Amino acid sequence: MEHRYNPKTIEPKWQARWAENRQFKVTEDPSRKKYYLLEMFPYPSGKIHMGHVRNYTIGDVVARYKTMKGYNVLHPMGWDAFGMPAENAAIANNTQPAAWTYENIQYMKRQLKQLGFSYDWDREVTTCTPEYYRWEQWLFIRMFQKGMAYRKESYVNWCDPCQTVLANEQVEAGACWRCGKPVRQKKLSQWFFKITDYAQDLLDFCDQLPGWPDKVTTMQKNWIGKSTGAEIHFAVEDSDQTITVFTTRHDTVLGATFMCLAPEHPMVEILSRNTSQAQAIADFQERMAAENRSSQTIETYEKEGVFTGAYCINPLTGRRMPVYAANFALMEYGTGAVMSVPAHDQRDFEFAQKYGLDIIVVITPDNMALENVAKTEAYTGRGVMVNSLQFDGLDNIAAQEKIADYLEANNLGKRAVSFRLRDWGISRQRFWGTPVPMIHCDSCGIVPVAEEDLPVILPENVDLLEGGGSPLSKLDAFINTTCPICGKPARRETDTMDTFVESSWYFERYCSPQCDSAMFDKTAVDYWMPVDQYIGGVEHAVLHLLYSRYFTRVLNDLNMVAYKEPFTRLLTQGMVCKETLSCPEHGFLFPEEARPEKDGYVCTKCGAPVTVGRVEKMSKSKKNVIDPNTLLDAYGADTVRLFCLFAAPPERDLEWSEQGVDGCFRFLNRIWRLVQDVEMKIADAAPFDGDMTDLDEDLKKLFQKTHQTIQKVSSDIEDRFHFNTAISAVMELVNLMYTMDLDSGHKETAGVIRKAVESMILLLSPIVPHFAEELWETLGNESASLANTPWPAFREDALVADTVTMVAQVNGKLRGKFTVDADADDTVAREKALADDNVQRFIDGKTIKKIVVVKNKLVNIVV
RNA sequence: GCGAGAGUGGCGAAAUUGGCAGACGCGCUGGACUUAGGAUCCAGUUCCGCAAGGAGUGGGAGUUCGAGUCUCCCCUCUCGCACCA
Repeated sequence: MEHRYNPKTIEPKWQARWAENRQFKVTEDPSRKKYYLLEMFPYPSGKIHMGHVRNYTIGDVVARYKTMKGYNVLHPMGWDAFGMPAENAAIANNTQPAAWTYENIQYMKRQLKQLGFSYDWDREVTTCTPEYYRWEQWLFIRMFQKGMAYRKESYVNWCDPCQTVLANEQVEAGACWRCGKPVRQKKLSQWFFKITDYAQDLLDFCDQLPGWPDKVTTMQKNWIGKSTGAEIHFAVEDSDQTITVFTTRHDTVLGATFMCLAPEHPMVEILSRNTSQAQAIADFQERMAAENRSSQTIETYEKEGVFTGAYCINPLTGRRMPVYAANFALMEYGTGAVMSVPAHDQRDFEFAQKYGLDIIVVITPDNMALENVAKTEAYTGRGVMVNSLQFDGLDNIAAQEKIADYLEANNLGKRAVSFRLRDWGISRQRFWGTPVPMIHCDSCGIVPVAEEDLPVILPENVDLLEGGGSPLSKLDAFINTTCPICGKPARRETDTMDTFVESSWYFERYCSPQCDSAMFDKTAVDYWMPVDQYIGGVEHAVLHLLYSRYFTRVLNDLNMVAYKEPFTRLLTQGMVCKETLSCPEHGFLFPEEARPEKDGYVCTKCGAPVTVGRVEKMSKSKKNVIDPNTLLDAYGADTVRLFCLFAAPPERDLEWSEQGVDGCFRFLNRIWRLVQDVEMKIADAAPFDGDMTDLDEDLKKLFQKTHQTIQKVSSDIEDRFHFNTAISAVMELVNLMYTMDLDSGHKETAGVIRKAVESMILLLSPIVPHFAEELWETLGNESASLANTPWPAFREDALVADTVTMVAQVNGKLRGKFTVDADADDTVAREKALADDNVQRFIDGKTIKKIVVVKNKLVNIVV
């Protein structure tokens, strides 16, 4: 045994041995119980950051634990390798996205290996390889054939200087993140996946995911956003046109006095054509199109609209209702048309006041005179129907049903639901993505690439466009092809797919990553899927996790998989944070730019006092990033892993603390010295597992503590993923051994100590695997690896102490403590409590009303 | 505005079913060992108080023999969605 704990020699040694023994390779084995543990795979951005380290450490502990518990554990890793940063980096560095990506993968893979994660690297999946994306193209064609993938015109975020579409995430405060110029809405023909077909199913199953945090299912429910109401048809005056609205408040339809259409609603142009309003409407539409509506906040955004020149008729009252184009009507929700009831909707109220439109009250709350309703703001609560013809006097909720019946009976509308969820627009005018496998033929239309011609290979070594637009549309060699149906010259689709498509099925690919005859091997998927435990950041709560649930339903409908939900349990880990330092003159500072002085820090550049800011997520711009490389260099992987788990429970944010890391390193050193001290003594002993009555008091205490620790650590990992308390339990065991006399002459001393030390090592082995392997070897245990050494079991009889300390309370306040035999009779406990001097002082001279005894816990005397 | 989560020492946190609040770690204080200590070991460390004792889990009420934990009201912070008709 080396004198000092030196991770620099230990860690490479064990990493090499694991690789040599193919320690973490797994195969399907129907005779064994499987466990699929998955962590969200990284984008190969350059190097691993602390968020990855935390995520993958949590996963690795569970994977190693489950393996020791006897499960056949699938624990894979791969690369979400398509995406815009590769293009940007390639342009900036005059290289190719592929070269940049593969270099990053190589580097990051080395980092992951340095951290000792137990991945089966034979199952590595890289999404930018043709072997991967060909199956995505194959599925796209299937979906196209089934009507699940389609093309339509829609509005997208468009940046003129960059000549490209931007994802919502790439629009910052209404401006392009690359050039800073404003983004506008542009109508483009785009590919969509029909996720809305599954809106109801995705919503229903939110309540059938007990292994998911409520937070995530709630966010998904809100995102899907189901509203129940009615569709109502409004005839346009002097025309055969009708306008259909969706409303959740059809009880208020008799109070509708005007109509608002989204500026881009197709009826707006039709209605205003050849009227005196035509020019005003055209100007308004143009202004709205140029405006970035998503960046507006409610406080600053004033409602405005323009009269179209047309009227429609309220189907229940026959009232003429002016039709407006209005900025607060959204084309993407409902039907893009709003029946405006100013008395009972605040937006409509404000709009009516601004433009002098009629306000008719149709619901009055109890105890309020009609003339006082909707004076200064809309009344949106419950009440009794008024001004509503045959519905007068009804409760408004009851009226909702009556009115819906009436609409349906007279063909004026029907009950309807509306979802907020919209179809998934997957087209990207970007180069570094999976090509959409479609062909545009002048004679046959838009047709899929023939299956035998897949994959449609993304060309290599292209000249990327400085502006960022897709070079594919300029590449004749890529574009020009022949129609698979008629054989005439045709053009390839140049859009690529959103990178979220790749991440929607990678977990199935891991089951049979080399399969070249299908997306995946059915037997392998049947064995491994669904994922038993998924771990990743909460930032994917809606996007990736919703898309993956959707994709699984698609595969299920295509009879490719037997399940509907891909992830049985989900853990969303918190962020890794650190305090920021800032100087009034120079802004955020790196730690080395702040010099400690008597009253805190000063800026090394200007000498001004430095403000220690809030603890925030690590980010380059805030200069509070810790590079895992420097930590690995200073402490080694095991200390970093230990700290990530010890500092906070996994779902909470982790505050980085240099001193905390030091503490973890000290703890490992403390164990190292302990093992060093007892090594010779216990070298020849077998772990004690005999009769406890033979042991003297100290040894018995150690033996019991050992088994209690095994129980505590097991349940903390198994039931709760509370690694922080698991670690503290082992610390307590170590502390006990430090404060005990380990040299007692008892014949079982060596055996009991060996049991304690071995348990300690085994319990820590998923957390600090290199460290544990080294100590295990030191103790002379023969084993290829601790990873397939069974997890220690605890002995029930060793958990319970012979005596317990009970508490004596008077009126619920602690007044004394006493010791009784475990499970002592209530009367014994009561007598002991009453005998306590201090208890006597407090009950002296008072009448005892009641005595409550809780076995093995306390006696409460009420006076 | 709607939805979700959180609030406990100087700090990170613990308390699994209503039962000794603050385990474990960091920091700090004192001691030992040392040429030395930013190593190691031992002891102490919620606050007020010399003490007996008292107070104490964001604030206020309630249920209970007993509340960090359950109920109601309020405050603060974080995250998500946000003109959703």
